[in-house]
Amino acid sequence: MATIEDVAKLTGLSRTTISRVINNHPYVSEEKRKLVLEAMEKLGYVPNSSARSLRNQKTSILALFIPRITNPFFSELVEATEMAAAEHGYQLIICQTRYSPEKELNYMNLLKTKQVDGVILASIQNEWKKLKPFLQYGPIVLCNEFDDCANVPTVRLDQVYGGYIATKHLLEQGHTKIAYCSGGYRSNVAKSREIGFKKALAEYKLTFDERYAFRDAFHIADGKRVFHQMMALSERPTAVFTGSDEVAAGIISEALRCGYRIPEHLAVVGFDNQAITELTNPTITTVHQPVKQMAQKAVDIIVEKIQTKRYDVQEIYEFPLQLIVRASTVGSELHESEA
Amino acid sequence: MATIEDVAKLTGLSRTTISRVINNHPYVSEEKRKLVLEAMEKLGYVPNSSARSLRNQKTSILALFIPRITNPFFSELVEATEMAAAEHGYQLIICQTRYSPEKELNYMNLLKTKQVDGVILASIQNEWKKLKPFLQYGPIVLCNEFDDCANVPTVRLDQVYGGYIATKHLLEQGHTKIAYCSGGYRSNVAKSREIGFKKALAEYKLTFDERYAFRDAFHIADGKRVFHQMMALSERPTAVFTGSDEVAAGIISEALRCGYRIPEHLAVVGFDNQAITELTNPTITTVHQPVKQMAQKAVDIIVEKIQTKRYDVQEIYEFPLQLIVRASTVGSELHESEA
DNA sequence: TATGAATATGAAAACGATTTCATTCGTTTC
DNA sequence: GAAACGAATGAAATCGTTTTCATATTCATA
Repeated sequence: MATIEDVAKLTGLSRTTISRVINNHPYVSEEKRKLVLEAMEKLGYVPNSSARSLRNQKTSILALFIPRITNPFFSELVEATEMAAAEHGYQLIICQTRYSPEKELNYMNLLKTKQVDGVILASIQNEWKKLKPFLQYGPIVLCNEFDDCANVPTVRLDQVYGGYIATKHLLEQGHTKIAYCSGGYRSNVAKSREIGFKKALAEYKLTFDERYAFRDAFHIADGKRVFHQMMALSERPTAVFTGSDEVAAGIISEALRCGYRIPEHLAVVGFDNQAITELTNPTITTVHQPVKQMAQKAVDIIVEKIQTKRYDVQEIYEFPLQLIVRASTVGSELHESEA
Repeated sequence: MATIEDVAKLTGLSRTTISRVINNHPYVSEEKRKLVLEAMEKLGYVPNSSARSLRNQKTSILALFIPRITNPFFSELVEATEMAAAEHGYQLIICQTRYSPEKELNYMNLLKTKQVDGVILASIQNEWKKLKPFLQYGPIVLCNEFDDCANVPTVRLDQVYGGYIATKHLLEQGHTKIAYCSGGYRSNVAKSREIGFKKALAEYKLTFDERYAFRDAFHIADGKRVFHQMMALSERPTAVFTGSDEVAAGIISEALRCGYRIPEHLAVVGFDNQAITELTNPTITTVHQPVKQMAQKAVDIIVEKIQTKRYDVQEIYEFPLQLIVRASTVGSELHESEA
């Protein structure tokens, strides 16, 4: 493996000059520059990243924390984050916490050991006070998930509004018995949606019914389970708000399998606007989240923080959500395929 | 930021001894070991990764190449790879080639610049002769995708068999006009499936009809498009083999929307056994791929190659595929939900 | 009681880059 | 014609580890 020293020897120049050529520094004569470039080509020389990282105190790597990547919402987030990072010349390390606080803390050491220049948290498994100490080692940016105590840049979506518009839509369809279904007790995203949910209910003079609340639904299978739990209630809900399209799809699938009709027997609204919402029959009413924009912003911010080295600034960037009405909540005029 | 030197000074010992404690080397007295550990704790010392990488010529990072992560097949692959890598103490960098040969070559420089210890290719966008030169810098392992010319370890699935069993299943249902639908001209995975497809046809004395071939279908939208292309043919196929559940779902969704019945008017078989196969109505017959096992094996292999430093060995590990019959290809006895 | 291990420690040389600080030329400028 | 300046180059320090030697001590063994 050729080193800078080899190039220096071959050209009869010093390492300094070679380095100047590599980094496009001024004060190198055109003659020597060419000489160096030729020698580098000839030797197949390429600078060693570890050496550069050590000397420059910079790895050009970011870490992205997510619970699990197979959740399509997070897949999309990873996709957008990787592309944005690449544009800034950064690589992306994936850290799947799998909802484990220990794993999360463990991955945090990437920042402490300087293996990455910054961390983007798209999920939070620990109390902020446990994460805060890592701020002294590098920037942390919250993306999607958030924490009011956290004194760091936060890029997020207006989840209260999201919960509100989805619920209001159900109320407008005349529903009064609306179940609430979400994933994650710890998540502030889920908590915010619940606030929006309650706000919409309140506007219609309705109160939140704890028996209608299911806060442990993440997957398709959870949706199926929740459907049965709902149907087992003495007063069955006529509509359900869910925190993810996966769960919504699970509920719908199980309902249909059991001979129920959607939305006649049960109106369902999902969240995320994933691909499945247009594949199921009926298609799923959902809330669209501008994931790409959010990811890009998060990368922009963290790159800036890496440069300025000011990490403990609480800036909040909020993007809007949008209700997308499909067949799982409104009458059959959209059910062309149900013939 | 505390360095090893600081720990040395605080304890009055040499850097060597501190290093010995860090790396659990023998010949350190219990007394000094404790002293060092206390000092490290007190200073919040943690070894600097870049320095270690430089000195050890090892980054403990792997790169995984995929076309795009939002394809659920690749999400699952990434998930499993990340977890397997973590178990071996490696981090995972995601490289989305987005089907671009240039991007792929560019990411390959991670190996050349020693930013990663090894590369797992789950998709290939260049001819092998373009990738081969990188072998001198570190191990490359093929996972899922493969290339007969490539003299490197390959972990793959028996795609010929996959294409065969899926097609044979359609033939057994009495179909004779079967369309073929896949993604990727370059991909050997797709080519192998086509071979299996043709093999099954041949067993039934049928020949491959080029008019029934659609080799540019990746997404849901492609499935929808292909459906219309098929229906525009003078002799419409009665069944279709697809290379992914996404495409199958797109075809089914569009067919239903247009008033066709599945499988009566068109039987559809997917590939990958993704979650949607159980959500659509009808559910989708598909081919299950043991992604997790494949990913784990790939990581095991590359970790071994990193250690042994022998990269140009052609070993092939093949895992079996399994047909999963659902409602999109067989009669209505499974259509409980169509009531 | 000398001898050779085994144990315990440290000084200094790597690893491969970048940067600071000199130094040497020309070329202006007064 | 001396002083000042800009361009071009290099020697050596630096980033923070690990490893190779060398050395010193202890301990068992012949």
